Formats: sequence, structure tokens, C-alpha cells
Amino acid sequence: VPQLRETRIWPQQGAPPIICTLAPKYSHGDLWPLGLASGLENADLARLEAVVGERRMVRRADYLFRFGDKFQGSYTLRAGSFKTVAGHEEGFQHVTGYILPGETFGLGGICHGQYDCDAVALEDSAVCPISFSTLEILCRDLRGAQRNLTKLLSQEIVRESRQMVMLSGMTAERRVAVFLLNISHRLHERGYAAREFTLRMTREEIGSFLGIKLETVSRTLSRFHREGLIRVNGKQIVLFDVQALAEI
Amino acid sequence: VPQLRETRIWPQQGAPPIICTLAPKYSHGDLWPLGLASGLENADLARLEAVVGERRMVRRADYLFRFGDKFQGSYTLRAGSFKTVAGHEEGFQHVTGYILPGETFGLGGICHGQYDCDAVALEDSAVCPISFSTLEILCRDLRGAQRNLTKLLSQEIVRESRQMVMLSGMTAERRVAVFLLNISHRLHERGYAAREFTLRMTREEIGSFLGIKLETVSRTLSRFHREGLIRVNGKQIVLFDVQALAEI
DNA sequence: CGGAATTTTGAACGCCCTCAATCCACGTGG
DNA sequence: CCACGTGGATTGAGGGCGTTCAAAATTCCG
Repeated sequence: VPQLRETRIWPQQGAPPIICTLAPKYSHGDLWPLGLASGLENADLARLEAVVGERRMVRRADYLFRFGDKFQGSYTLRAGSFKTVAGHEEGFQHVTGYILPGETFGLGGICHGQYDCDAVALEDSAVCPISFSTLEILCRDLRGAQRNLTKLLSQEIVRESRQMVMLSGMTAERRVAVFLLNISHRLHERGYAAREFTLRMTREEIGSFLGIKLETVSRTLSRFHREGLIRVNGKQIVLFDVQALAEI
Repeated sequence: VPQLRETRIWPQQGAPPIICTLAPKYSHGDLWPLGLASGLENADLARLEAVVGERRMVRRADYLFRFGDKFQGSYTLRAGSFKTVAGHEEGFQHVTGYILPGETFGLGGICHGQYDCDAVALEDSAVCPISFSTLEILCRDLRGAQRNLTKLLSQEIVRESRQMVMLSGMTAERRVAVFLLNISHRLHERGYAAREFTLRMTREEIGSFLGIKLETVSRTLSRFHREGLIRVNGKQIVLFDVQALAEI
């Protein structure tokens, strides 16, 4: 099993950035978050490195790519967080995704050769580009890589499917609860604290993501706070009663 | 270019079914709807046949697969129509897709090895199963097939992304208008009449798909009718003013 | 043909939105 | 150092759109 290297550059909670001086030539461990690497032998992992480009910094509020840009490849988030924004054709914007370290995004760009959404950094972040042309060639030899790529795409389909279910039928209260639990879960998977975290999105962005208005987000968070389920202090969140949140 | 064969079994508008007596060993033309075949040489198309299983009939209201069933492969719809239903984990059902002939579904099952939704026939229909294990092997040799598969998955991501934008922000009126235009467009692409069609879903299913209640669907259709934009007669729809619908 | 499912339409309610004012954190420049 | 400006967050009041409940009409299908 490949070793994990520390890839965080800016830590989660406001502390000064850890500068990554060593220009990273990607070790096997770094491939872990990709999902592409799972189940591969070390020898094959080495070949996968070729598809992963140089780590790249993106400052807060900067666009990594925009809707309509020529598709170059997808990206894996190394550190920080992103949002993806769609809806240009429909005349209004909608946050379709909230991306955490280790997750891959930009996959919607494959089918038409151009990105189908914007990707905006919510804080200073680091990404690795995945060259799709290289990956495709590699997939012909490496059966496992191909399967992992297909799985990655399928996962995104399932994720969006779930989000659709939420955007339909759920009450505003439930949406916010699900949102908090979802972030908690994903952070926990990545080794961060599960019950205490900083939201990188504004209330407006959260609202867009959940299909409700920013005031409703704020009111709902306040109510949860009042009821003792969570503690809200601006963007700082502490979950007190996960059970109750899940049952809303 | 491979020739197109008639693959419809039950025609769109209530006429008696055309019985397909010739047990279909799939010709190149039949692969057209797959998307998998686009851009391939005739020689390669022949090899693609191996992944396409025997045509299979599904009667109205029958389940082709259910949430949690072991993933065997995806399906291409040959004739008829399907809905996909998700939301089992969340405690209520939601129609996530409305599938027309030529479209592929069941792709969400890849990532966890089991289907992530139900697939229910809205009328007597015919499908062709796609063996994923066979397809994966083929993709190693056939660069084009792999690219087409990836594109197919990406397309689904984009489609769902659009649906999410709709489920967020849009008024009920707009949702219904977009829904009608979307179906019209897709039927037109497949050689059916664009402005006159039969809805196979109930008002309740449409409502679930659009994130509104069945009464709202009914009321909105009635209003469009009253305003002369469309003609509604139960499930029969005629579009009069496509322009106006698009501008709602 | 008959019973059940679906659709339509009405009336009243409620959740979320809209509009608006205030508060707060933060960074900037005098 | 503080005044100031700005963007974000909070909270309140009122209104509107879609829901809910209900009943009648119609269609579907075995």
C-alpha cells in the first residue's frame, strides 16, 4: 500500500499557510485521493503519475475554469475547497457542487469538449490537473485504471442524483441538516474533525446549492443553534446532536 | 455509414404494436442509438455487437431493475419509455429521469456494483442490455469505444446538472414549459413529431420529476391551454407556441 | 362494462421568499 | 488608532406561490 504524504497546504482552521517548498513530483501516495489509483499495483501506480500534472495554486475567488472553456482535463483537489457553478444557459447561476480535498471535478466537460460549469476557489487552494488524453491512452493498457475512471464518473452521477432528490421534496430545514451532515461526513473521511468545521461558502452560496434563499439558510442555522443542535458562529460550525439532525 | 433499421415495436401514438418477429441479431444500424458506436469503422462496429445482449421486452409498469439489485450492466432503450426512480435512502421517491428510445440508463450502478434507482417501464417497451464486463474488455482494444463510453457517462452528468439547476430556482410554470420543450426536442431528434406527442407519465410522475405537486402540473398545463400556448387532452399534448413557451 | 386510478378544479393554508433595516467582521486609508 | 466602507449575516414583517385538503369529472384498463 502506498504511503500517504501530507498534501495540505493551508490547514483547515485559519492558521498560517504551510508553504510547500518541495516542488512536488507526485509520489504514489499523492495519487490516493484520485480514486483512479485504488486497487492498482505499485508498478502500475508509477505509470499513473504521468497523467497527473504539476500541482497548481489557485487563490481565493479565482476561477480554475469557466463555463465554455475548452476542456483540457479534470482536476483533483489537493487542498482548500471549490464550488462549481452552473446555469449559464438558463439565465441564472446555481451552485451545483462543493468540492473538498481528494475529490475530482470538471468531469462534465468531457462530453462536449468544454466545461459545463465554472470552478471557483472558496479559499486559497491547490489542484492537480489530470490530462485526459494521456489517461485515455493509459486506460487501454491498465484495466484497473479504466475501471476506476468509469467508477469515478458513475459516482458523480449518483451524487448528483442524490442532490436532485434533495432539491425536490425536502423542507428547507431538512436540506440544511443534510448539508451539514454531508460536509461533516466528507471531512471525517479525509481525517479532519467531523463535528467542528468552517464553512467556506457564504450563506448565499449554501442557499444556491440547496435551492433555498440565503435568509432561509441563516434562519435555519439560527434555529438549530437555539435548539441546541449545533453552535453557529459565522462560518464556524460545531455539531452537538448529530442524531437529531439526521432525524429531521 | 451503417444503415438504420426500424426498431420501433410499439409506435408512439396508440396504433397497434408492430410485432418484431425476426429475432433480432443486432445489425450495425441498431447500435446507432447507443452513442457507443459513433465514429467507429464498420469492422469495429461488428465487434461492438458482442456487448449488446438480446432484445428484451418489458411490459408497462414492470421493473427492469430495482434499487439495490446487483449491477449487471446498463440498458439502451429500443422502444417505449421508462422512468427512473430514486430516493429510497431519503425515505421518499423521486423521479430522476424520463427515458426515450435510443437513450442509455442504469449508469449509476457502476460505482457501487448495484443500481442506484428503479427503472420502470411507462408503456410496453423493448430494451437491450449492455454487458459491462464485455464492454470494458473491448474498450482496451477499441480506443473509440472507450471514448464513447466516457462521453456517455459525462453526458449523464451534464444532464443531471441541468436538472438540478431547474429544480432549484425555476418557477413551476417555467419547469413545466422546459419539460414540454425538452420532450419535444428529444422526440424530434429521434424522428418523431416535435409538436404533437403523448405523455407517458402521470401528472404525479411529472410533478415528482419537476419537483412540484401533481395539482400544480395539472393547473399549469390548463393555464397554458387557456392561453393558447398548447392543447391538452389528457396525456395528448400539442404545442402551438414553442417560442412563447421558451420565453416563460 | 365496471371499478379504480387519474385528472381537474376550487378554496384555504403555510412555508419560504421578498423587502428592508440592523449588525457584524474585516480591511483600508486618513 | 480610529473612522469609514464594504460585504456578509441576522432578524423582522408581510406577501405570494405552491401546497394541502377535498370533491367531482374523466380516463384507463382488466
